Amino acid sequence: MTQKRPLYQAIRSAIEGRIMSGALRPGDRIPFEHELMAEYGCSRMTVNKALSALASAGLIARQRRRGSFVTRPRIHMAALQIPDIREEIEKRGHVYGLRLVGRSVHPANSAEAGLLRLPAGRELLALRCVHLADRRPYAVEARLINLAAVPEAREADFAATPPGSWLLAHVPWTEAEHRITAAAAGDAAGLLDLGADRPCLVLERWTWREAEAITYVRTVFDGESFDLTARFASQGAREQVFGG
Amino acid sequence: MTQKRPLYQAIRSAIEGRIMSGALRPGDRIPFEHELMAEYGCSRMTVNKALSALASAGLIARQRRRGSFVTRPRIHMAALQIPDIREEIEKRGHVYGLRLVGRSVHPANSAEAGLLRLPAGRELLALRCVHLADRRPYAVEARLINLAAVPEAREADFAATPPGSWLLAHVPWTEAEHRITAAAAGDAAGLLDLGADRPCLVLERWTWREAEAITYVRTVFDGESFDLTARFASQGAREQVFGG
DNA sequence: CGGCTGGAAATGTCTATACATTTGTCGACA
DNA sequence: TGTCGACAAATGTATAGACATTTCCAGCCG
Repeated sequence: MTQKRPLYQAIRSAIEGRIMSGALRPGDRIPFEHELMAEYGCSRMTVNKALSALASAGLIARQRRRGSFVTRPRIHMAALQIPDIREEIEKRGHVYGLRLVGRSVHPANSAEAGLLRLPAGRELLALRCVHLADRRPYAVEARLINLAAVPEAREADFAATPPGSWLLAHVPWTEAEHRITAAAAGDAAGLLDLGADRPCLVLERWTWREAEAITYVRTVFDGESFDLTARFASQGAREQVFGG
Repeated sequence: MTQKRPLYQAIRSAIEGRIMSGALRPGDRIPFEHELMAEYGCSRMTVNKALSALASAGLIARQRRRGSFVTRPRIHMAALQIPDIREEIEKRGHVYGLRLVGRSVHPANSAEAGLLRLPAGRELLALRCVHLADRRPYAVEARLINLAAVPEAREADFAATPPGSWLLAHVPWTEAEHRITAAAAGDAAGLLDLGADRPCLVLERWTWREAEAITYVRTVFDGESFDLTARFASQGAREQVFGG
């Protein structure tokens, strides 16, 4: 019955199993490295590799001198995959369409500067567009691009390529922040063909490259026909879905 | 200028930096282990630890005999941390309160059975409660618990302990699914002290242990005063925030 | 009784080496 | 010329040992 897989993985999943099954409960101490060495008849490095992997997966916490403890799964962590809107629509078998309803190049006013966390006056490209699925409005996007960081954006044809796809393909980023809120359709109501008080899901994203702001985008989806879902295992490998 | 941190981390972040900065582009081969050994004057195990970490973070892909390559796909992935509501409120320095407004034990009707993906007729514990921050309504929670999976829940005092905290502490889970939508306050309006058409963020969660459904919960937050945020690096280690 | 100190126990890092496994390459041979 | 096989190159796994670091604890000294 010996698996052909590596020993350190066998050790890892044996402990993982004891945690998942409830035999080891949050807060319990798992055996010391030297105990596992004896149990599996292997060297300490092998045990260490297994435990380090469990620790980096967040299943256990290791403390010098005290030992390793099963972590309390207090925090639920969902990995939300937020792919390109165009890809998402096409994956569902709909025809993607894009309508550019506004484009301007101007120095950042104070509100825009605050959003991008830049000094006012920097030159920005402001875009406003509607993503269409089978010719029907799917989402409204308002975007600011820092032209100092992405000068090529000035020449790009955003009536043909969605700004998000273009940026993903052209600009490497190092950090991003998402914010998800609910709000009334408001300004976007007309473009989405909804009532102004219709509840909408609003997804905002800030993207940086090192310390430099690249772009800010605010996307508004109809709450009734759009959702974000994430399915995942309690620890370890996760599989994600994005819904619409 | 030599950092005091471990060598394998220094190697890891040096390569990570070359990838992030664009010096190494997707598809490029990174130096072989023996080259890095020479560059850093260390043993192969140390280099291997650094590269294995990069591989498990998804930054590089390793292939026998061919070498290690920078991975291409850069999907946007946000790790949303969704912790316990009580902890979240207390972390902000508010006083947590709980008001249980409904409790019943009954066989699942067809709607409930569908939500939990169970056959109808299974015995359920249905709860409805309001989470309070400084005595003001913060969120409305409607929950179904599969009593076959969690018989102890029948005796638990959910007027004192929030159901989510109780379940997290008592029941190990293996799989979960989240769904985030926007909707009008509707039924929850009275309990949240809002107008019925106020946009709200709705968080639904299904939890399983192996194949057995444990619980379904639907939590409604006021959209104006609540948001979910996630900050993260483009690959690798992430730091998360949850907002309210 | 209280504070300091030193040893011991556990994890953290690292070395030098060994053999296994996979796969590209090149040469021998038909 | 084409194919098969041996070799070499790279990663994958594992060992046994060493020293560093952190922290608990007991025992010494005031």
